[in-house]
Amino acid sequence: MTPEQLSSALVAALTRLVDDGRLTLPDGVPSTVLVERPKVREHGDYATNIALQLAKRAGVNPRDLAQQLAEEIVTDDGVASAEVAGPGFLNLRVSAGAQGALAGQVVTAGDSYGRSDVNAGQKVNLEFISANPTGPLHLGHTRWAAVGDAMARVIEATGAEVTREFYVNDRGNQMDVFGASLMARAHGEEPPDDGYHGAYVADLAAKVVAEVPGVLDQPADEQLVTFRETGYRLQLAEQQAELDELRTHFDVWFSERSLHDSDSVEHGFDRLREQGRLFEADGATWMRTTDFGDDKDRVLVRSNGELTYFASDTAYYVNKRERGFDPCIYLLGADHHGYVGRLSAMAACVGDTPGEQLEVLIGQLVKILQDGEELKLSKRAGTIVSLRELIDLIGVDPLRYTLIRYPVDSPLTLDVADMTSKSNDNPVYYVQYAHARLASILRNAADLGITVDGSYDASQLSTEREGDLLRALAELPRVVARAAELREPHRVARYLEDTASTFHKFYDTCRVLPQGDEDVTDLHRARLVLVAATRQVLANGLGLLGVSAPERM
RNA sequence: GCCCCCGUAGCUCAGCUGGAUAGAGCAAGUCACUUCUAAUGACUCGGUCGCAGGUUCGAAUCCUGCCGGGGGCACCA
Repeated sequence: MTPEQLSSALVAALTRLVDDGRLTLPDGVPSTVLVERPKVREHGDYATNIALQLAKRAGVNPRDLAQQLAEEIVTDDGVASAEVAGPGFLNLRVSAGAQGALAGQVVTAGDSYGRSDVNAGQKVNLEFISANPTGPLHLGHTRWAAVGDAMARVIEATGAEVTREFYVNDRGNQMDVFGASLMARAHGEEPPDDGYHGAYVADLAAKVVAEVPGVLDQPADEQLVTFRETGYRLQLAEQQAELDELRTHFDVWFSERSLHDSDSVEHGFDRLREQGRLFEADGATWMRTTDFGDDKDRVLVRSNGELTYFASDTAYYVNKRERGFDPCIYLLGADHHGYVGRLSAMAACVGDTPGEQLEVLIGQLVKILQDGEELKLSKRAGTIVSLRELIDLIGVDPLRYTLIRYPVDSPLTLDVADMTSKSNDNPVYYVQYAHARLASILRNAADLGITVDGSYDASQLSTEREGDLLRALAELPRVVARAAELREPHRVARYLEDTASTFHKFYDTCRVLPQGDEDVTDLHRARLVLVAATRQVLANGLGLLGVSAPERM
């Protein structure tokens, strides 16, 4: 009996009470009843506070209502006991057989266990990183790469179709500055003051020279273009290769230039004009974002005729919407927080509802320490911690996992020593180790000729540790659904850590396979199914984070 | 000045859309491997949930004010 089934059973019980006239609910019976796992064991396998919530509306004492519900719910075969506690909680115990059945269900469901179709039909656009193609990706980008990709996987697991999109800012003044910086380095000169000064610039310049042998003999204006364009192509390719290595794969790399090569910008303006949000003033063209709470109106076309970045952004959003996406999610760093107000207002200006078609998630910044010193990440100053270095220093699995396991709205301080440590102060190995342990048991079982099949006796799984583990496995579907709904993939990681811990405790007290020349009993078989189910849950969860589930460690 | 995020054990952080006695890992100390992976488990120590009010059966969680830290407020990208 899963929490979902228990919840349905409670709804059914309430419905019976109402139908029989034993209970009056003016607003009707709620469609779902929240069932939670109590922290204290004495409070049962599951508990619900539904009586406390309904008592006022029903005009009865919460404990009396809980008592009525208790008497009704125990008639269900899967419920072993129900008792009223405290101000009106209902503490429930599930029968071993009903609970143990889950293990077989998980094994049968396999890779699909934990997935659902609650968001089926939804077309989600998830934009993240969107770095300028003028330098290597750094630590900040790496956090969004890991979190964004995990978020995409989690949302996909609820049935939605998710497009991962990277917006390439390949237009504007910074591209020329980038070209000029490369060109200067190629000639052994210092880049301009406002240019790019990182050590990578000289390396990249050398690559351009290698790729285009005659470049240094080209006329200056032509040479600038060659450096800019070739440097752009090489730098973008490097970003793509590194993200690939981090297992973050984008479906669409969307070039800002392509918006301008097509009529997308004009098209966006048309939309604003239709909505009456465009106006001219001081020789510039503006969007009236103050109609929707922005603190000032925003310029789209400057008085010198140049388009602003925000003009591109607006066109891009309209483009996404016309490709059928709803919602469009933006994952931005805290340094872009000032952008949220105008993005939301922009969505309203083109006729959408901010918070529905457009969602902005702000992630806080990351700091990384090594030997107590902060690794700096200023691209322009040149001392950067790049994605490449992080992968080499920490490894893909620990890097991804560590960045994903914290909520994005909390600022983060990470220590290199912790992330590379191969002990249980490193949660990624704690979870992976549990998986490897489980895989090992399954290998040993196969050697003994014991197979996992559906005909086990579920009621054998009757001890406390087995019950704890079964209840942990039962949580995966709602953890995934909740993580998707709240856009918080870190919940999956935390869940895996809890579940791994619950498994280790089970392993400590419950022998799975027969020892020596012992006969194979129903208990052995049942526990083996539980082991197979646990392995499946950890593997599915790690898969949602894009972290590997090793068979051996 | 205005806006956003954060403030929980010595450290790094959870806290399940308001629930019962606030948790985990690390750090400090103790114990358990002839037995399926000890990268594990058991136990001890450790707290005015920044401060003050408010909302209610009930607040770390919601509201207001204050204090402290981070970030942001361009006809830049």
